[in-house]
Amino acid sequence: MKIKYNLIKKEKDTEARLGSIETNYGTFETPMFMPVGTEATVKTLSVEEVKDVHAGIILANTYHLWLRPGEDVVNHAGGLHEFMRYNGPILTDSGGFQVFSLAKPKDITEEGVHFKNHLNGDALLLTPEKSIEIQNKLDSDIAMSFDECIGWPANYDYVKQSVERTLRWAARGKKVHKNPRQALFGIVQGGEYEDLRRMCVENLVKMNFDGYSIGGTSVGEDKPTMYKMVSYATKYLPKDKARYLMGVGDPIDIVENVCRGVDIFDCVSPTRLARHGHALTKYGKINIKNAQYKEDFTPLTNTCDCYTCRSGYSKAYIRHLIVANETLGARLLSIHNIRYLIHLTEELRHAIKEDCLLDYREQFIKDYYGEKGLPF
RNA sequence: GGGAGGAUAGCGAAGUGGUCAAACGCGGCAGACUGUAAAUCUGUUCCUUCGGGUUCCAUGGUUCAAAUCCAUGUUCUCCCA
Repeated sequence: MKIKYNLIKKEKDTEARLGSIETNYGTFETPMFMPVGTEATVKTLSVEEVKDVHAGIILANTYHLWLRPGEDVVNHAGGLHEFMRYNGPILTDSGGFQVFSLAKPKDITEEGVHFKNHLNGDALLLTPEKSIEIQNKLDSDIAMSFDECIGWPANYDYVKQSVERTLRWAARGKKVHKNPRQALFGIVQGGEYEDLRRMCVENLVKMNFDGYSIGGTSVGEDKPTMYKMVSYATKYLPKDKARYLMGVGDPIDIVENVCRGVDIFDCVSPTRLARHGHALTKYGKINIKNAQYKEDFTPLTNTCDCYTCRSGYSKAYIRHLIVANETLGARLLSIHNIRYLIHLTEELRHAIKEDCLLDYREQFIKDYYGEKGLPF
């Protein structure tokens, strides 16, 4: 079967939704934060550790796995789940973000996107069809359409022609999508322009995707602009399908966008911040490398139920590991940060159940930003 | 005993008359990071009341000008006896 989204309830004061998504590899509740495992691994974590942070679903990347080890290798292994030995739901991104991060405007054509292989410099062409074929072979539970992730700012005319092309790409990809076990999501682009976001949604919905992603955010815009872009999409998206906001994972962004009706988030930040020595906590982000933690023998937080905090690893010890460039430090912080974000979505689900999301949001901001309040 | 080469900021190490408060690396202190070309990148690191002040083993000298040249001393390394 493909996935099934169940809308359990809508929160009374906001657009937030409590739901669940059934997949061949289990059911998870939404809103949910999805850890990123670009290279078919959530960096530094074993699959047991991924399970232990209660990840409902994880993400892998088409572009990276296409280049290495190659989709056929993964396919011959029996698909991503078997290859990774991970028996939970997996979503694959299409390579659309690499259009933003690796390609230049002149590399983007109607046919597809010309890349330079970042590993060896070879010329590559990724097309909507190719992206879907790769994802079919990777055998993820949810595949993404191939899109152009547009940077910010971008002028109206450029965004319009880009969205129209992304829609043609979505149709082309859907046409060649063959894997009966795999859901396919369409991606809403349109920059900060409401009419273009709406036009994009309406055309995608006509194609009847299994779910919808919101792309083109967290590409340099300020937060109010991001929230506006998300609202312009969720406002027009169907209620009976999941909404996935791509690449967003700053805690405040998760809270704000859950309020706007988003169900799934993903972000590299918990693992990247971890490798760079930062820990997310209820009372804000801390830089464990700061000298003030040198002899702080208390855990990262007193309330967190992650492996790192449960085990009592101290800030001083984790600081030492990070400063000494020991991999355990990155692992302990990655576990903690991912668990923090997933726990945040658990609290949001609870607040939706209890119809007290605005109160939760207010308290969250007080705790996370302190006296100064929101910095934007 | 004889000979050779060194001594530069927390450490290592460039610089061998003016553009030198002194490259670069490490270490230290901070910051950034949002569908991962990111265990990466950026800033800063003698003192300062931000005007300036005091530095390149020490002392004395040459010069308009010395980390840089000369003399002496201290000290380190290596080679020969």
